[in-house]
Amino acid sequence: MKRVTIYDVANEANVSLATVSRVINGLEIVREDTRIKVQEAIEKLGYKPNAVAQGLALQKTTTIALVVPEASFNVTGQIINGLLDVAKIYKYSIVLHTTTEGILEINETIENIIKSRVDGVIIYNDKLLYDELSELKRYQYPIVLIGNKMSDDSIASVFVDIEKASYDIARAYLDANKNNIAIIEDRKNPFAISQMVKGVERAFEEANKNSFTFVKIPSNYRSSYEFLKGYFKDHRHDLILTHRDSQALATINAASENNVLVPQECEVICMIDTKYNSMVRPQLSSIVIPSYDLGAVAMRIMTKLLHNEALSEKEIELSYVFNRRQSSLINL
Amino acid sequence: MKRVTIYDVANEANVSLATVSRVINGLEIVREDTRIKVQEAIEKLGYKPNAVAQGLALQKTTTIALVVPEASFNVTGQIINGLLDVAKIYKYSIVLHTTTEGILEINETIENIIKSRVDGVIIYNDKLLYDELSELKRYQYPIVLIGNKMSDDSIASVFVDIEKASYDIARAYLDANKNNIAIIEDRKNPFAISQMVKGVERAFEEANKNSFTFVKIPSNYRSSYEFLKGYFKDHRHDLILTHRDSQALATINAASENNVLVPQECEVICMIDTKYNSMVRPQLSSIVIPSYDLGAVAMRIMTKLLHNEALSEKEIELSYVFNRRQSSLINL
DNA sequence: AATAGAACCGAAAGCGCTTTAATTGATAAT
DNA sequence: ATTATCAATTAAAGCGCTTTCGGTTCTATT
Repeated sequence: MKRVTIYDVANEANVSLATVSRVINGLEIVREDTRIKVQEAIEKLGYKPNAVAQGLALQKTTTIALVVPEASFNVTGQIINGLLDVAKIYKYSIVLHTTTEGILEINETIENIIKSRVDGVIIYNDKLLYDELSELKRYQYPIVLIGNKMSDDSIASVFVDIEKASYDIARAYLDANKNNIAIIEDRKNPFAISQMVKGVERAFEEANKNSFTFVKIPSNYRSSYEFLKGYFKDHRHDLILTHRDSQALATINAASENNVLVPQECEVICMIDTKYNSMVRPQLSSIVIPSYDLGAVAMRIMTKLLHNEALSEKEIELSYVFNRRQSSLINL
Repeated sequence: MKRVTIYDVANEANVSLATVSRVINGLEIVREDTRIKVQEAIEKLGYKPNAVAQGLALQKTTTIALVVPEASFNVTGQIINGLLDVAKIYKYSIVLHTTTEGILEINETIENIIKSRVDGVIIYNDKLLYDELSELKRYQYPIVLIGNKMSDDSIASVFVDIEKASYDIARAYLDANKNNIAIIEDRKNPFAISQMVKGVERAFEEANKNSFTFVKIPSNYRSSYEFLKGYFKDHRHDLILTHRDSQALATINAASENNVLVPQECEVICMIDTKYNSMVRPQLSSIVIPSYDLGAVAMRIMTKLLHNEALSEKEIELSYVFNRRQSSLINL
């Protein structure tokens, strides 16, 4: 099937390409009757503008690149949903990139992004990637960060203040004199974990108490579950804080294996809320981070950046809610 | 920062653009010393080819469109991961589209896909979308379907035979004289559910038994949980089959609320395996569908389609495994 | 009826690349 | 030394669109 071009439409309607271009873009003045003539030609031929050619002529692609760690996590999915929904409104396309750890692969990703001449890039990644960012910044790409704010506030970002969330929780528990708090720690989410630690630390300092516990676990469910089964044989805590829901589940299951009752003997709270949190028993208490909104707001900011709308602030903090369910006892 | 074009490189290296083009594409003959000269110029200027211009000149974009229902499901995430991994190998980009129910929105999606001049489209969607497909086919897009095969085998597809899986399960239970089987049914996954029903039906026919039960539930967790709590007050089944893990969890939780023991008094099996299946208690028995592979294979097929490699068969069936965990008793 | 000004439209250049056909330069054959 | 041959390179056209700059046609005014 021969692709129909703007040229064919112009022929069919007996006008020049310039005119056809004007009616498809709809901005400039075209007389009503010629507009109709052109519309009809478009309809008749089934003409659809070639976005690639438009991209070349306009020097923009109405496409933005989204970089995420892995698509399989619930949060990532929600972020993508939010992002896509507002992208749709503003008629942007999203090309998806995943980054694994290797610096080589990251470079390749960046390279591809640059080649593809997207209009901007949105990054959701728990690791600090300052170097890669600077490469992107050299090319003056509009960038929006999801989840972690940069110390360098030249980059727009949307995030939730995990530090504060952890502080609030720790504070509440210390106030109730439940001082034996542990943080589950893996190496996969260094930024998030470091924020959690900071928050808890601050609470301990203010309460003039010291020493909470770090529990380093392997980075997948199965082995961390096994590890924790052993751990609980000779350790007890009032509260265990985890980052991900899977870690909380490993904790709860391991505890139960050791006849440690959750929440009566040990409370568990995680920092991520997925739909599974209320499907499991005991239902998981957690900080509810508005993942969908993170994505949606990030994309909205991107459109502002691209259309030169004013940004009231570069760093947007979304608020969280603490959702106490069955795995913990204290309300905030 | 002024974007550096192939022209700048040509100037810098004192050759024509044609030569530069040849060295970046690496196929045609260029004398060693001029190749090096050009490479150096590229390096020095930091030149990165403009994929948009290439796309226009070559009439292909090395981009393929992926259409999914929603990104937030675990399966979808896995599919995306598989797809991206092989896309990376073959240097394709993926632009992501979600389709909600509305036909209008679907049309808009198709429209956007066509405008964007992607090289092909991969669709994962439980609803039959024959009409939209035919529109896509008019434009001769290479299409790969994930999950559901078309009666019309002109379209390539990768799928798992859910009908057979359900048949196998029903068969095993009928053989054990556990005849009281129910299928949980929602309206969100018509295709998958219809396959399940067919399989169970076939098993009943062969066993010369009749009547299994349909339990129609609302389409979200919360209300189906509430509904099932009521349902269990005056209904009992030997086996309950659900499509999604969330439905199985709703079933188990509702049963437990009514003091129905799973699996002793009622067994539960679902057709989708997510990492949560082994994190919850009782651990969920399920058909393990290789979601990651579905995505990976689909993308691989797409590359074959695009490079005119021979396809041994248009419809590729991946095999599943039954993973008995704690929510059911019979092995297959 | 003549004309200024506005409204509308077309020609052509340009976006950054690929690729074919033509040209150059070098080498081998006569 | 001259020509035929071949490898390496270039010039230029084309991919499908946007947009500036002029030109043409209307409309309104006197």
